[in-house]
Order: sequence, then C-alpha cells, then structure tokens
Amino acid sequence: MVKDEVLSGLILELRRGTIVLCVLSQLNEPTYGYNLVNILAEKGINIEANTLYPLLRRLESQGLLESSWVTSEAKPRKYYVKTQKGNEICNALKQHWDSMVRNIDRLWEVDINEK
Amino acid sequence: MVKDEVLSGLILELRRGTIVLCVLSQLNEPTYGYNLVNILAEKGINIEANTLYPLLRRLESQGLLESSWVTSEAKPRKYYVKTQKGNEICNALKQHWDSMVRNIDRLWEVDINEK
DNA sequence: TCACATACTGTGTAGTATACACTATAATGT
DNA sequence: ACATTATAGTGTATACTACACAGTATGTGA
Repeated sequence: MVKDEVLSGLILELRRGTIVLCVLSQLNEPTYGYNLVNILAEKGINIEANTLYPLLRRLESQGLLESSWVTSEAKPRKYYVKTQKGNEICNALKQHWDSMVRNIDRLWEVDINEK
Repeated sequence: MVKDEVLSGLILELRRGTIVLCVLSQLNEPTYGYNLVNILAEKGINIEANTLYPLLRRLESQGLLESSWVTSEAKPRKYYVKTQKGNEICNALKQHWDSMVRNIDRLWEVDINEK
C-alpha cells in the first residue's frame, strides 16, 4: 500500500528533531549510549543504536554533552552527560516545544468566527 | 553567542515535519498558498512562502492534495485542497503526533521508582 | 506616468540530519 | 564451539527545509 509508505515517511519526519529533545531530557545523570536506547524504549521512544551514536557525538561536538570512557566495568562504556550549556538549551528547547504543541493543537479547534 | 546558533538549529529541526501536519490540517477548504501562509501566521505558525510552495507541490505529487488554477479572480491563484487519502493520512498523522506528545511529556515526569 | 510596494507563484542550491546497512569486539549463555 | 547480547563506531543514500533569486500583475502615492 502506497498510503503506508507516505505515512511512515511523514512519521519519520515528525520524529526528527524531537529525538534531540528526548535524548537531552534523559542525560541529567551520566549514561552510556546502549543504556539510553533501553531507557527511551521503555518510555515508548524507539531509536536505533546506530542512529543514536552519531547523535551523541554531534551533541558533544556542539558542547551540549560531555563524555568519558569508563573502563573499570566489564565492557568499556562511554558515558555522556549534559553540560551546563546543554541544560540551558534543553530547557529552552522544551519551552519552545511546549508552545509549538499548543499552537498545533489550536489548529484543530473549530473556529467559531469562521467566515 | 554560539549558544543561540545551536538552539535555533535545533528549533529548526523541531519544526521540521510538523509543518506538513499544520498544512494538512488547514486544507479542508480549497486555499491558495499565499493565503495559507497568512492563515498559519495568524495562528502562530510562521512559514515562508517559498518554503511552502515546494511543500504543496510535494504533497500533491504524493496524492495528499489536489490543486486547481482559478483565473476568474484578479490574480491567477492555485487552490489546494486535501484529497480523501490526504484526509486519512492527516488523521493518522495527528493521532501519531498526539501519542508522541504524550510520550515526550512523560520524559519530564520524575520517576518515583528511580534506582 | 513613474516608482514602488504588495500579492502571488515558481525554481535551484546548499546545508544538515536521520535511517540503515555494515564493521568490529568482548562477554555470556547453551 | 556457537549464538546471542552488549557496546561502540562509520559511511552512504535519501530527503527535507531554508533561503536567495526569478518573475508577473495590480494598485497606489508622488
């Protein structure tokens, strides 16, 4: 069905951008990528590991996250955590998100003054 | 400030994808592009005309919209309206949007069972 | 009548991001 | 031994938005 293809493309686009918001929201505590995938999945947000890794690196290069390797555990893991800048941006982004959500909801309200 | 550049980039990405939803939501009645820009702007959603036009064409090529030129008025205008398929997809997308919004909201809830 | 703003649609290009397939390795369970 | 899971990484194709630019017609003020 072609309809489904179009729809899933649009859904893909919808998710886009929100992923950063999701990731940032969870990184108050140092967390490694693989774990983050699971945390988000539990909360209904599915993101592929190989989509997440480049994202984490990008956010780090933008100064929103900082990372450190921990080798004392069984497997070497790279822990990421929000920087102060990351925190500020996360908050600003969330605020923007909330207002976007309100605006979009309003689009479905019936306009009483129509015409 | 570099922070603002990063932030506006992320906001850009956040908007992305939602634009289709916004546009579809308003096309129950035949409307032309320029007018649609104004309608959305009134409702707090700003989109450049030259961003909208390619989008309308794309949605038409995907079968979600259909268009017709109206030349009887002062200026020739191209009116777009949702097709039935467009309507179905719009509804499905909105449903998906709502559940995404709920999931994301939940990310900010404090987890009582933490640890 | 000239200039300019505004209404209206269109196109081309660059930047950037996600998805997905693939590589790689070590531990753990069977 | 072998399969699976845990863990991180890279490269490429695809697709979209933003933005600058093009182009026409109408109305308006000087």
